Amino acid sequence: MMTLACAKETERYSMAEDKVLTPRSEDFSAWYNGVVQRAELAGYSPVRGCMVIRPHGYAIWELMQQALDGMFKATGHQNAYFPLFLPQSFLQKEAEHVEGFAPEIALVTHGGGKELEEPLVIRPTSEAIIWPIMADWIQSYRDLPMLINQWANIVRWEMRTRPFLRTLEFLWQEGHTAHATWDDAQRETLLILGLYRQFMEEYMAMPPVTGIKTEWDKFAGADRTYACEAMMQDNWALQAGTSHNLGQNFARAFDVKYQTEDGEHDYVWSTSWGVSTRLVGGLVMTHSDDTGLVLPPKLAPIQVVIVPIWKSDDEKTRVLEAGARLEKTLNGDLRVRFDDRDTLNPGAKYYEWEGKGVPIRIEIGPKDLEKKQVMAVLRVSEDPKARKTPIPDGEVTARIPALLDEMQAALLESALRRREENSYRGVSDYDEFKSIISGGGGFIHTGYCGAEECETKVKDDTKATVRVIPDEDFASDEVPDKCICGGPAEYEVVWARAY
RNA sequence: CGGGACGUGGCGCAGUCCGGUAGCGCGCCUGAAUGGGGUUCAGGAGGUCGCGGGUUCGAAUCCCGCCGUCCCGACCA
Repeated sequence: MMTLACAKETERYSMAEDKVLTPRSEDFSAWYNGVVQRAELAGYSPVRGCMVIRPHGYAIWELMQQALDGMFKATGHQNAYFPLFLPQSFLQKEAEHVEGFAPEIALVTHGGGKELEEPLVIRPTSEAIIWPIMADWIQSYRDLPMLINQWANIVRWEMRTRPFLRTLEFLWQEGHTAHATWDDAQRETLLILGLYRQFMEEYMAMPPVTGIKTEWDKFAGADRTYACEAMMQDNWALQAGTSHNLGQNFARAFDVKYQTEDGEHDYVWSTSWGVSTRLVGGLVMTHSDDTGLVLPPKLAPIQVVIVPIWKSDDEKTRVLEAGARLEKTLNGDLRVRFDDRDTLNPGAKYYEWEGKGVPIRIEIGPKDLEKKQVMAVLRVSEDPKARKTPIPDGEVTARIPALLDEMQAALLESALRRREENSYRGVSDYDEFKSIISGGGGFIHTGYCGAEECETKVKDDTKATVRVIPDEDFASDEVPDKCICGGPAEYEVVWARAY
């Protein structure tokens, strides 16, 4: 029974709730949704499972695109654009491919008011439309390697969806390359995996573990799938990028042949690889806190916000002038916003920009003008006392970029530390494994027998799955000779609960 | 597709049991003061109550049907 007093308490509580995010420690999922909303990254749409990427969220994606696109171009790739629709029969040419994607296909059956002779599949990935076309472009070994990338939207009909992490439609880039030898294709696959890792570390400050997927977890139609697995703040893994060596599977299915140096004909060796707007979700879950979004400076659409403070009209004039001048000074090298709105008081602005993840706020008030300084406030800082630092006017142009660099490095550092603190190596006892998973989880390195049924059982018991067979950089010095199922271990794997 | 909840101004909800002038908070607009961490006061705009049918003098409210969304499961970048 609820008394009147209780009802009032509840009411007051929920009003306060409006302004406070659900704490990360209390409900990670609710916290995540809150951060996305508060930062105005995305919103829901009238269509189930689809989302609207709002300007601030899209600006982050654009910064990611710029960095990645530069890396692809620097390694010889060219952008192109292939159609959204592919004939249903094309998808069916590669047996594993069609089987893998069948459950999540969206099909267009009508166009122009008439039923189509052959239904069109909305691309869930573009191999099936790209290879018939690239086949025409490739005649001789002189055309190889052919290195193509496209930025596009794709559709996969998912049952459960979450903003950025899983939606029916999402944005990504997909690279498609053709090579003369298996070795070349393999080199390309690993080159891209390395670029992804570098991007995630240097730009996102989200250090992934890289490795190869098990046979049954590969991309549908690939010989080998490599992945970047990043650890989120709830210790769950996020598959953040994949790179596939497709062997000659698609070349055979789509008859992509070239003439070799000695006049023979052979199928090309191909690769495909992609990262998506899911990275934005990963960024949120890697760094953000109970105040809202935290962005690494390299991917912050606004790196510095200037907030003026005044009382009298005279102060207002002088402070606005100083703010505008500072904006102009910093604007060349940095992405700066001067918040001169006079409809909000400074405190309200602080909350707004912190919620949106702006790395540095510069406050300018009458006291600062007097002392010929500005007050720089960091969005996050290892040392709480160092959060607010006065900077003399003359040092601003040097100090602010330096502070941004320091913050970028500190974010990577703390993400790395968190990953190491929550990684467990040499685990061979299943009870120990289970207690790690139930006690907060993490990345668990174990020996593995190599049987799919073994993973299925562990998944049923604990929800954890094999993420990857770790690359050299992440492999343990010593691996137990026993799998957690008790059987003999064939190789090392990394387990985690995953998104 | 199974289990659960819910559709009422932009957002979050109350009102539905027991039919009788459509309400509250946030946000928004106007004005004044305020301004170094979510400011206050005063005034104001905004809703065919998801859709269709039925019962009734009268339906947000009762009945029937449909549609949609969210949460939990099986599937997944």
